[in-house]
Amino acid sequence: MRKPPPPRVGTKGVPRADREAEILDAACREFGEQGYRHASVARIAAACEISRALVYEYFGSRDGLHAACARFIGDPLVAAVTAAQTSADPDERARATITAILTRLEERRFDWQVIYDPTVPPDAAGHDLLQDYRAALNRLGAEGVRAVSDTTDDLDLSLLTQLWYGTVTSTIAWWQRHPEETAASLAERWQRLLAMR
Amino acid sequence: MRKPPPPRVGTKGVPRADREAEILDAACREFGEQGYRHASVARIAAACEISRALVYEYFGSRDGLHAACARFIGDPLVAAVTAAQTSADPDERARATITAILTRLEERRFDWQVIYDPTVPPDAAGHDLLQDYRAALNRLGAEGVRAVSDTTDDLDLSLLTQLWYGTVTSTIAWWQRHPEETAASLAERWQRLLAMR
DNA sequence: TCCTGATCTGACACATGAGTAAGTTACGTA
DNA sequence: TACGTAACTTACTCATGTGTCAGATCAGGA
Repeated sequence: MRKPPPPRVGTKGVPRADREAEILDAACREFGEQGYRHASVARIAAACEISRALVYEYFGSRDGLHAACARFIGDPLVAAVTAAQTSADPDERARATITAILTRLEERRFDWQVIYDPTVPPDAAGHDLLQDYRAALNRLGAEGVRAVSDTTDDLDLSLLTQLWYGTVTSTIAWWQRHPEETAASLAERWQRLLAMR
Repeated sequence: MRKPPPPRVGTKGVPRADREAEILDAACREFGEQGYRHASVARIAAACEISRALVYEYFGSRDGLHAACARFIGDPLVAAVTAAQTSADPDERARATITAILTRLEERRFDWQVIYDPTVPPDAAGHDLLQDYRAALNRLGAEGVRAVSDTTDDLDLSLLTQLWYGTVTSTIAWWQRHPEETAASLAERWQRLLAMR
């Protein structure tokens, strides 16, 4: 029956940088789980046990917060995938790419959905950003697809590229329902299943 | 500069059955395009050029309308896919399955997203319905997967099944951006690309 | 002609969520 | 110890969306 302590009004002594990181983390989860449209600043603030007003103070708007999340997730992800493109062998390169993605997302499995969020409206600040990240990832994926397939038809290639990313998205969705699987074990499983065919 | 005619108050002489079908059609598109959470009864009503109140009169609530859409889409789709499972040859059966799905969705490409809408909350009336449809489609897909693959590991099979439906979902997403493609030509393209590997 | 039921609407009440304004508390520092 | 500033909250305004209600209009039958 103990009542929760009444919310104090003054500062809690948390430096801005720390608080911003905390908010960003909660926001990535919220935007990933709910999508841009249904993400709520109120829930993000509640997760950090602060008021909504502080979120606006630090990030300006819901949209600004979303753009910050996009950058926070997109920059290192694109860097990691780019860094994985070392081998000349297409199969080995595909393996390295999927391993890089999975490793990057190991502790943040909802991040992928922030990048591939279909509910971001075109006038959102983060929209163009996300499009750039997707384009970068797409370019890398398309190169891999071109190396493996023997078609030259543009429509074929665009469909294959879409299928490649659909496969990655499906895998991550499956992963979210199988939390016991690690990035390493999943990459291994993937390799085995794809080789089977 | 002609002003639109002022909205009349009385009946427009449209029988209930016809109006219900019209609303259902608009609602399927809205739920498919926007997802359960962001779908708006106001937009559905506007598409039919009627007031929101009539939608509530006929379908009770947004949730009831959604459940009706789920049934309207799910029943014939599951029936069509089930009917396609005739051949004993796994490759031929996969071809028949994808053709059945694409043909069914030819004029209603947004229907698939209604079935695989991730934004339906568990307490929605249509949630369990959709889960049943997905389970039925999944069971059919899983049989095909089992026939093709040579693993017996349960996790492997569940991942492969997820990948199968991820592939279908990706294909339909691609299709929405390539309206000139017909069900037949897309099925043929699919077959060719999958055989290539 | 009058009445009954089907079709349909405008105007509400109410909830949720974005964004803002004004003020409170505590910390560091001179 | 006094003060400026960073951290933080409450209490609003405003917009959007759901759901309800009383009543308007029309078609068809007694």
